[in-house]
Formats: sequence, C-alpha cells, structure tokens
Amino acid sequence: MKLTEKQKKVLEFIADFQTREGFPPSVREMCQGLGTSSPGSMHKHVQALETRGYIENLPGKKRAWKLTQRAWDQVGIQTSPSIPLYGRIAAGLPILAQQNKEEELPIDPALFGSREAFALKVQGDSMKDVQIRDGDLAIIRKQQDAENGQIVAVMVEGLETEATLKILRRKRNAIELHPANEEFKPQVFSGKDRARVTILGKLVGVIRRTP
Amino acid sequence: MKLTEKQKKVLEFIADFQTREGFPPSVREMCQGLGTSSPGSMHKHVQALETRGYIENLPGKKRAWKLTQRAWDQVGIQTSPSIPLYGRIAAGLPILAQQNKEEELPIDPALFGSREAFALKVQGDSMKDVQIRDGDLAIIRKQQDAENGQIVAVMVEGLETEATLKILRRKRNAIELHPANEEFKPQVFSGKDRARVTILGKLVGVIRRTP
DNA sequence: TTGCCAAGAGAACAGATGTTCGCTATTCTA
DNA sequence: TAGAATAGCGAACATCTGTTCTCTTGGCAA
Repeated sequence: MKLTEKQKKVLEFIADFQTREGFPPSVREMCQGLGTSSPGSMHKHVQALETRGYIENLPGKKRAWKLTQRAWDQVGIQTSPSIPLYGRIAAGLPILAQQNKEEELPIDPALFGSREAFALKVQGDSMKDVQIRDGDLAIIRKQQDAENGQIVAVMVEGLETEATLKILRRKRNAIELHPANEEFKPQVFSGKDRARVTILGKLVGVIRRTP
Repeated sequence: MKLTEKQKKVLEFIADFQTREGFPPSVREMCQGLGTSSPGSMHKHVQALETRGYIENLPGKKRAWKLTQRAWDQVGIQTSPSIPLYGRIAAGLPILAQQNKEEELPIDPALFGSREAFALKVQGDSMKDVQIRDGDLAIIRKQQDAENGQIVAVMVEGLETEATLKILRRKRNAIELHPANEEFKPQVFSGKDRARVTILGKLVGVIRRTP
C-alpha cells in the first residue's frame, strides 16, 4: 500500500501540527493549512491514511486521532530531536552528506521554530557586524529561498567548496551576497551567474560555546 | 493564586490523558474520568485553571487547549534534559526560584560542558564588545567563584534586583565588574562592599534566536 | 444562625467538526 | 477512446463539545 503524494503532504501536516500545538488538527484546519477548501476531500485523505495504518481513529469523537509509529517513521521525526553540525565541506560531495557531519547537537530544532535544521561552524569575521564570531555555530533552517535582507547559508558553484553565511539582496538582474563586515566587499552574480548561487537555508539562530 | 484540591486532580487528569492519548480530553471525558456527571461543573474547573495560567485556550475551537509549562511543572512530569531560562528576577526572591522561570530550553547542559546550567536573557548592550546582543540567552554554569577575566553572572545586593553579566576582575582589596562596552564604566566594590557581590556562575555559552 | 464558597446536577444553546453524497476536472492506463 | 484513479468543490446532516444558566448541597467562618 503506497501513499499518494498528497497523502504524504497531509500526513506531514498532521505530524507538524501535532508536534507544534500538542493536539491534532481538525479537518478544516488541515484544509486551510494545505490550501484546499473542501472538508470532504480532506476527509477522504484522512480515511485513506487510516485504512493504510497511519492513523488510529476513535469514531464519534471530534478532533481525536492518533498518529501511529509507522506515521512518525514515515515523516522521519526522531524520538530524540537533534541538529546535525557540518564542518568543512569536502569538495564534490553533496553539502549535507553524512561524511561532512561533525557532531550531532542535542538540541530540539523546535527551539528555533524549525522542523528541520542543521548547523554550520562559522569561519572568519565576515559576520562581525551582526555579532557573529569566528567559531560560532550558525543554526540554519532548510529552505530553498529567502527574502531580501535575510541572512542565508549559501554555496557558490566553482568559487568555494564551503558553505558561507551571507546577507541576501536580490536586484533586478543580479543576486548580491553581502558580508556583515564593512571591510569586506559584496559578491555580485548577474545574468547567467545567478544560477551558481544555491541557497541552503535561512539563519534562525546562533550558538556559541565559550571555553 | 492557589489551586483547589479538585483543580489539582483535574490538572493531573488532563496531563495524564494528554501523555497517554496524544490529545487533550474533552470536558465530558474529564467528567467520566473523575467520576462526576456535569459538564458545567467541570467547565468551571477548566476555566479556573485557565485564569490561573495552567491552560491556554483557543476560543471557538473544540478540544483544543494546551497545558503550559507551569502546568507540567505542577504535575511534575519531566522531559528530556534541559536548561531553565530565567527572565526578570523578582525582588526579594531567591534568584533561581521557580517563580522566575520563563521557559525550559530543550538543551542538554552537557553541550556546554556543564552538569547543571541555567540561562538568563541578556538585556541591553553592555556586552557588545564580546558580540553578545540584547535578547541573547546567556548560558551560565553554576559556580560560586571564577577566575579573573572571565565573564560571570552576578547579583549585587541593594543595587539591582536583576542578575547581570559582567567581566570579573579581582584587585587586591576590591572586586571590579566590567561591562564589555567602552561606553559603560566598571563598578568597583572595595572593603566591606565586596560582600555585596554574589557570583551566580560562569558564562559557558550564548544562544541567539533570530526571528 | 447567616453568609460565603467550592462543587455538583441537569438542562439548554450555539458552534465546531466528522462524515456522507453528488458532481466535476485532470491524468494516466488499458 | 473508455475507464479507473486521484483530487477537488460545495452542500448538508448528525452529533460532539464548549459554554452558560439556574438550582442544590455541604463545609466553614464570622
């Protein structure tokens, strides 16, 4: 019994809502969260998840269902939440490859309002003006895009083999990556070069361990 | 605001039900579980718990309430290892009193090399020169003393009702507390005044949550 | 006693919610 | 091309559920 793409989305939403709020979402809240408008359609999905063993339902009660262990496994939520710390990035490997993991920080990503996050060790003083130091751990929420002015973790193809923190500024035909340090100059990628910039995620926190 | 005997029973039932089932009980389920028969009476108790800050309620939604941290503390259910965050310190109370706790950070103190730690919310820019910002969470390892030059959390008797971060400098006959900001002046306590300074612990880390 | 307060019973109401039903659109397959 | 599978819309219904009200009971202090 395989899950439809939509059913996975629904399952993920329920799991996310449950961990965030502490109780399951109502059918209509799921509609709102997933951008549809018909409780009927949503109910069909929930029912499908039930017959497939991802949800236990107590008939007759409102907003009273449980996700089974199978569901939590599917969504990939671990019992003891943590944040992986990536150190130096080896050239040629996917950035977030297992080989690059340096440590598993025993911190719940929810502390930073994220469901999935990772950490990078900051190197150098390029973020000095926003009080981020050499050696700090930057907590990054995974996302493909970000808004202007936000601090993001980026990879630049061909230029560096490491992920770096930069302030994102999109111009009409260019992407600018600004360090938060007056002594350094921004990098500008215009035209085709824009494709060389890959956003890994958005900065949602900083952790510093002082000796 | 003290809790009635009955209200404690109700609170315990809700906490128990929540951990067992994964969602909160309805008013009538609480009635059944506690051996009464009137939803009205039970609702009064729930409301009392809400005004006392043990329950957060989302009006208009059914079976949708959350137990606050205070409630979990009252019931005495422990979660994974964590660090308590203390906010404003109320005058006259022991600094690390339960009443001052603002949040329980789901972080293992071992991450900062401590067995027992607590967190304080940094107020103001007195630590600007060491890249600590207003709003940052300072992680403090409990200890009575510290070495020269280290950053410590201190209470000064009579002067302030809040714990502050300062750089410690012991002189022959005085204790100096230096802010890490050139614009501020150090506080000097000499002679008998030295006894007014109480060291709560040593700074072992910083956590920043960016919105 | 009198008054106050916590607690409960029972009824009643309004709204949220699960659930069902019929119809349509799109996509993929036999 | 016909049919199945998936997904959605919108309406409608029964009931679960929070909430309010009134009345009653028992304990306790002034």
